[in-house]
Amino acid sequence: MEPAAKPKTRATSYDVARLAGVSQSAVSRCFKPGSSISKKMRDRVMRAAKELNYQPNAIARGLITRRSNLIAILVSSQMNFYYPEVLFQLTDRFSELGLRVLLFTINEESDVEDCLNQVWQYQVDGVISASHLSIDQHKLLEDRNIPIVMFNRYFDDYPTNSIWCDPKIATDYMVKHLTDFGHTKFGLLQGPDYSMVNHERMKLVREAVTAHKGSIVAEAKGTYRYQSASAATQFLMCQNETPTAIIAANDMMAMGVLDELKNVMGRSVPGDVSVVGFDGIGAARFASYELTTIRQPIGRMADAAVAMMVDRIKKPDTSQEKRVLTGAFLQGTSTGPIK
Amino acid sequence: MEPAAKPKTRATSYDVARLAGVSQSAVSRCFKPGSSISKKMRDRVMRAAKELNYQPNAIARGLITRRSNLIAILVSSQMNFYYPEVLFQLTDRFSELGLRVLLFTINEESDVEDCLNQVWQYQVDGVISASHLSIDQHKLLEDRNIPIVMFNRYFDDYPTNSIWCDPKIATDYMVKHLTDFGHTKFGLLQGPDYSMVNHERMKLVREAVTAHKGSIVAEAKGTYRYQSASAATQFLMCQNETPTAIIAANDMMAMGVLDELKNVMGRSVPGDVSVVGFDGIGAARFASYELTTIRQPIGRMADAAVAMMVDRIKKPDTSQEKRVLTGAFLQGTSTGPIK
DNA sequence: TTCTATTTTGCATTCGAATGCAAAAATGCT
DNA sequence: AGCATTTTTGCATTCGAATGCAAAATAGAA
Repeated sequence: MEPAAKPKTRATSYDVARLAGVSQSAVSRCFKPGSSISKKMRDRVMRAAKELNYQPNAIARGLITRRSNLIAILVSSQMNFYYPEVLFQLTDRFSELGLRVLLFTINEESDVEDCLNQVWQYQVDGVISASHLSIDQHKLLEDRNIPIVMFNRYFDDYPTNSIWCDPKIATDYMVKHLTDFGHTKFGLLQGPDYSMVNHERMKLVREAVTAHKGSIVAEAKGTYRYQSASAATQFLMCQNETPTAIIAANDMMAMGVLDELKNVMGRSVPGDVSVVGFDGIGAARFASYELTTIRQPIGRMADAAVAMMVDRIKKPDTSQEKRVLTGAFLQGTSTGPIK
Repeated sequence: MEPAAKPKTRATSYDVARLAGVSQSAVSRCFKPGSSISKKMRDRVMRAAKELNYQPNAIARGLITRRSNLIAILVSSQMNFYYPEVLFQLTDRFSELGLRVLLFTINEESDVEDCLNQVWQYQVDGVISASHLSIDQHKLLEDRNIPIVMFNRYFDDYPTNSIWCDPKIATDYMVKHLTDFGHTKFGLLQGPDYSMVNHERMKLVREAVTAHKGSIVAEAKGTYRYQSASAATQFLMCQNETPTAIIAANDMMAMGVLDELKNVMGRSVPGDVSVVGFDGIGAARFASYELTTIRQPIGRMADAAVAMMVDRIKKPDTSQEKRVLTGAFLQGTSTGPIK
């Protein structure tokens, strides 16, 4: 049997209703779980729907229900190899719950405003931000009653829903791991200034270094990117006192440090210098690196973020909450005894 | 002056119209570029709009215009470190054109159907698929008149809009580069079977190897992932004839091969074995790898995909087109003369 | 069977913006 | 000023599904 000619216009609930000989309301109810519908009616409607290839129009539904089932995810587009993992995890989980992800990439600060407008225009049910927001921008969303969950960032002086990974204990442990190996002279490779994750990590590192009687003999600043580590490493290694261990604010830069040391400067790692990072990205496990690092439990963080989001959507007036997971020390071969 | 109390409900065009003392149509026209509106009216409306924090409701607009301005991007969630780059590029470019990206991650074949239904429900204006689709699934979208652009894949026996990178010339060049170094015994590390990119690459490699009088002495199969390269490398290196050059179907696996050779098997690269890949991902440029590879011009591919998409949206009846860009040979330090 | 209680169904309206058409206002021309 | 022409504006309707309410159908009880 020949398929029907391609319908020029997509079927609506009215078309289905007409074909099934029922009212449009009935069709609507068939597609809304939990509605009161007799089995007979459901079968009849479903048959007609199938025949017409009918699927409810999410746009129209969104208009009347005031729920778009859209979640905006804001990510900074400078990929650290870390966000993609997060992004896919979040998307998977939202999908399972029937929520769709509207993706926004933030290149520069100026994009944020546009982005927030789009978020508003599309009536998204919630925003997950894995990108930096100012307090004002955050407040704007709040004013608009859009639930927002910050991923891996929060404000010190302003309440937010956030998922955060606390590397405190692991950081202390990591530094101890280094001092136990005899390291006392540390070099720090900081991330960018805007990053609170960076500041937090560096703060903890400083505290731990002090606590374990080490000292920081050199500091450099990077961008979180691999490329930025090259010059930074050169700089760190040409100070009066040469560090025997370099702590980078993230794995990507730690990989850069390691490469610069081994492949450019001809030092051995960990023979001459130990290197550590933060994040626990996949690439850090590659055999060329095997970084000692502090791993963020990304999967659990994504779970928590999604759960928190769903909560806020259901009960918008729930008060702000910060969920803190713990980073785990992960030993690789980039650290070892001082020579 | 105190800000007005938080409005419990978001402002609509009617609210703005009332405040400005004009009709709702006027407000609507103010927000639609190219509409006939006097300057005086525009100013008045805009002032009121600003006061009420009004932004047009994209959902309502989508309903009446039948254009959601949404583009669905389908990506396979097994990240090769390659898709994230593509994804962000596409998203950036669509953003600039006022199109929003609805992200779908495909984990298994069974997800595709759900995904296509969601695509249909959300009335997306177009689909970019960087994930595998069956011909039937492809046809389904066509039947529904949703323009679709395949990214890095197409069907041999079925017309599609697609962006494709042809590595033919570069592959030939790469193999010549290797035979010039004296390599004649090649090992192949294939990607997964479902990947047509893999088949194409392998086919070209075989042709080039034959053309340049080399021979393939060993073949193994991988998953495109770093981890899969380890066992495959062991396998390749323990055949009767040992290859002196290994060609992997993508960079990720090539990196795995290189690591296995250098760090596990204690071989030197390129001293003992040369290694090459395909893709030209960022990580392949890291100093620990510096892979010789064939780079896909991702930026230009993204541009092309976006342009093609926009075209099809404007003129849905344009016939199918396959745009083919050329891959470029990129020499690294993972290849060298045979010892 | 008859009457009440419950479940199903349909009617009519709603969400918020866009747009064809006609009325009103502004502009140009003599 | 008076008339024709062009530009602005407003009215009324539309997109497609959801839902409160009342009517209809069914189930349950006596």
